[in-house]
Amino acid sequence: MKIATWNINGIKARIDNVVKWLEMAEPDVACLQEIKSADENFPAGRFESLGYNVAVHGQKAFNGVTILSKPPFDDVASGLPGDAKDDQARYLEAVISTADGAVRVATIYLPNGNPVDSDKYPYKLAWMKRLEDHVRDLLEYEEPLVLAGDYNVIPVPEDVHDPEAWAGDALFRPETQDAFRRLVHLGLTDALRACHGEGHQYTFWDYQAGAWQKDNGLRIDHLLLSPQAADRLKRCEIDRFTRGWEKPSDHAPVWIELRL
DNA sequence: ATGTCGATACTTTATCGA
Repeated sequence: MKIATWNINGIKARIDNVVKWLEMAEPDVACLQEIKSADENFPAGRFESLGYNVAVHGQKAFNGVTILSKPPFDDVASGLPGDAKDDQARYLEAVISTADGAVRVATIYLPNGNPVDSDKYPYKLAWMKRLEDHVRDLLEYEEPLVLAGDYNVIPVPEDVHDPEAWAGDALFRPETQDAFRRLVHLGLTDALRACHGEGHQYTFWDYQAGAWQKDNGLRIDHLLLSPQAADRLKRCEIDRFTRGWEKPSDHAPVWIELRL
């Protein structure tokens, strides 16, 4: 089973690129972030005609996540528990059945958190704590679990082209990295790190300053796996080529193959 | 040092978020 994550930076602007990539890459499950669309305006029909079931948790203009799945959904839950007042659409989770068992998949658009002296940074850290608490609960099921998304976290200096330039940024602050480590240390496996130890494997290149042409990237899109999913991990890759397309997202898809 | 893009609205240009 092939499971992918991609921050598409707006479904309206990216629909043709997303369809083209789905036809090429043929993931069984695709977790998309930053759809920037209300549920009722999301072009679910385009994906249904490609054979996908569609679960969407959107809002007008900003944020928004979706899961596209060829196998049917058993169960879908919108929103990250832990703060009833949080109305930002950043988390969606589904159980997906296959002939060889079920996998629980979450699509995550973790808050960016910049600027760090605004209320956005404490919101990011609080959101990460809520994610940690929720994942601790999910791990008790002892089932294959894939947490896929744009974490807006650069885990280590080897995940950024110029660590000094990013010092102090909300994606790279020690508090951010500590919160990410606490999540991983619940017992998760960082799939790309497990398959590619060499570092400098980027998933995002800013639109500005020729970042793509210079390979000035960041690794901020991650697939974190429960032990039962990690045991089935065959492969993890980044589809960098989409970043070179016309009208690209600033993020590239990342995908895993599981024996499932 | 600067450089971009997408969505929105009392819309065609400014503002916000990233």
